[in-house]
Amino acid sequence: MIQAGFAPGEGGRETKTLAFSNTCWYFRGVPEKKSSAPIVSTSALARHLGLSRWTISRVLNGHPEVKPETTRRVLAAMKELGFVPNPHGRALRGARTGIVGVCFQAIGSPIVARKIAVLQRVLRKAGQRALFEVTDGNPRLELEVVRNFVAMKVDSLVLVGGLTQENGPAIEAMLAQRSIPTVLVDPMNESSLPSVALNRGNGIAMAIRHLLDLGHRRFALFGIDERVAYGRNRWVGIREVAEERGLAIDETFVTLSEENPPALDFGYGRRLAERFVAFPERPTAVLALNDQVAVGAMAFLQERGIPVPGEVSLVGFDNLDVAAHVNPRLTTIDQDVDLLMQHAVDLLEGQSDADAPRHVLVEPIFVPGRTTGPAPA
Amino acid sequence: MIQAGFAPGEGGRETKTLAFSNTCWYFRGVPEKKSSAPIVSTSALARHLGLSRWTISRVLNGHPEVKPETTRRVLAAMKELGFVPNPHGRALRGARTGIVGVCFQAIGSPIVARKIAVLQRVLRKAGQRALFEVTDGNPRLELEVVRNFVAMKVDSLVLVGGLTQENGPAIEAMLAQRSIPTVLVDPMNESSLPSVALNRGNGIAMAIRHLLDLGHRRFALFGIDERVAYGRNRWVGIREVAEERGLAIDETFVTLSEENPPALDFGYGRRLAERFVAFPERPTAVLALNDQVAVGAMAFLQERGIPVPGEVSLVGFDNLDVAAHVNPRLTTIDQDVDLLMQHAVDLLEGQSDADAPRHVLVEPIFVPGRTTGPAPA
DNA sequence: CTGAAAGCGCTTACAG
DNA sequence: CTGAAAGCGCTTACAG
Repeated sequence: MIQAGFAPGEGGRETKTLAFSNTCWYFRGVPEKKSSAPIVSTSALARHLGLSRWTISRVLNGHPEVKPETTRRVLAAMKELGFVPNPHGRALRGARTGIVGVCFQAIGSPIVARKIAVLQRVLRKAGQRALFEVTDGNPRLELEVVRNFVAMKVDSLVLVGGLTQENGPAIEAMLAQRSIPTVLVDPMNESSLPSVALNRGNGIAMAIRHLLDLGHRRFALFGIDERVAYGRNRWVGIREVAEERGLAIDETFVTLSEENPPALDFGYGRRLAERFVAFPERPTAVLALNDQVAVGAMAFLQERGIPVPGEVSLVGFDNLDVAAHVNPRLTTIDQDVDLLMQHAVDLLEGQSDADAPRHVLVEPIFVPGRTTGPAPA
Repeated sequence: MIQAGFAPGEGGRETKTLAFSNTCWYFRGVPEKKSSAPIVSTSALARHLGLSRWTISRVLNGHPEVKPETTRRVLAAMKELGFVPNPHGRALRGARTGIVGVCFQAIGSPIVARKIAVLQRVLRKAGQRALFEVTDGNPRLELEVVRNFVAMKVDSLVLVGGLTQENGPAIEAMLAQRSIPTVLVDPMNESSLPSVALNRGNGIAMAIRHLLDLGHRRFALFGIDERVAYGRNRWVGIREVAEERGLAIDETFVTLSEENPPALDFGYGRRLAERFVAFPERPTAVLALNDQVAVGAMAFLQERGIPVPGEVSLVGFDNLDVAAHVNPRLTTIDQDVDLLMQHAVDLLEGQSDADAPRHVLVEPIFVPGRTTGPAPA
């Protein structure tokens, strides 16, 4: 049974040829299949299997009309040969790229490292890959990064720390126009884009209630400043507790912070603690911006012979690994990064539903340690 | 002056049209330029500027034959409109993608976070973007990740932690066949691929010499085990010092480690310290696999009332932030991640030179702290 | 169920 | 210096 047909020839060009059966093709001038060259295109794979490249594409895209046996053969060959279709070809033709653009305002702190690790894992589970960028809060760079993501046809965008005030509206408009699903994680500025954030206000409120119950009446806030990112939202919680318990803000809370600290790290905690110990009427409890500030402060207090929690109770934030391994173990507030990032990805996926929630608040978890105790008499 | 010409029409199709000048084109049936639609292709930009899309492409690729004035106009328009050429189109046509595939064996430890941050910065300086993946040491996943990178036509590959033994030869062959520049950072297994690694042997040798000079004669190794990644290479240094100073390995060094520790973290250090304090004839100095193990161990020793460095001297590895902020400040060894990653990127770029070095060893930096002191009498 | 056209946005090599 | 063809690898919509 000899039948005329078409089959992709060398170099991806279709060439007329003769076929002697449905599964075996012979090519003009090509005596044997050259199986040595790696298979890098659907055409080559089709040639290898004696199919047309369109059939390969159908299998790739899960079209229902392919014969089950053909689908099986194609998938088996892909697996055996390790063939991965060229994503640029797919993207150009409108297919999803499978890439999520992830943009961090800053990187380097351990909690950000945890966010990266968790997000990477959650995205892979969702069959996506993450392209990470960092802007260091530079608006020019931020705009460039987002434009690159857009040009790259990312499936969606995760903006950790949100957008800078300068670019916010422009970038929102750009993303809306191209309908790229976007989610802000812990945004520092207001935005109409979907967002997921930690309820830091509730976190610090839990800590303050815990300390009030232990008899503390005056609190020092280390680095928790309304001018600082993630300080503002904590003040919401502080005001709430104050109202709830009838506390006068000015008499109850003392803020210690620097205008532009080089980093929100151990050293910052030490420096604030140094100012703190010089206070004439020292508060009996310290709430720190994060665990590093708390641990740095504790190291300084201990060096000065001020017992924690004997004289000063101390609460961190983030529940870093280090919190459980300083002495005494730090009382802190867990970010629940897993839940945060899972919500972020869920928001991306649900972004087509009109009734899907657009702003999610994740509740932090209070982690009692041994740095908080009864207020000294 | 009326002249006939061609200009790209709507939808990227060329259509014949009449032009009334060199800079202003009028389109059949399109009374005015529609400047509202965003410019997403070289064709659209060309139309916007009254040029042909090939001229745009030439400017993009820095071809010398474009009139300087034209180049200026195109670049100005690109900047003004925020136009970024579609990287998929470029990649498909063989241009570099500007993407470097970065693959980590594991993620989550602070030192890896530092590597990510530094690599990201170094790559951006080199005009590249990093696509991060994590394999968790799973060979199947590793193969998939590398195949995806290859399919994606990454410009080069950075494999942090190297390749698993299972995939090594196969992946090396695949990368060689497609000539994708690749560098291994701190590889755990031997490989012929270019690599850059920290000279951990020298690091621990420096620490041992420092302790020998302080009078210590017996050393406990916490987690530094030849079976563990980054344990093997340290033993090279240990043997070197032993030879140099005429020490008997068996009498001088005691290894404490677990078969499969869940993590190389503070908790691991605590557990090893617990075994250590039960030793009948305890060594006077401890060398830990990393700073977390050291800090965890120190916390345990201090809880048990064993003074550091009074009774036990302690040396970490990595010089994490935490090392400088525990009490007393930890003696440790800095990884010099900046230099490591700079060398990695240099290796990628120099990979065409036949006489460029293929394996670079970065020297660690000894950071004396206050956890090492004279051996107790 | 399968074949083949059209075309995504781009670059290179060839004309003029 | 600039125009236009060819084609990278793919997918969709249209034929058969």
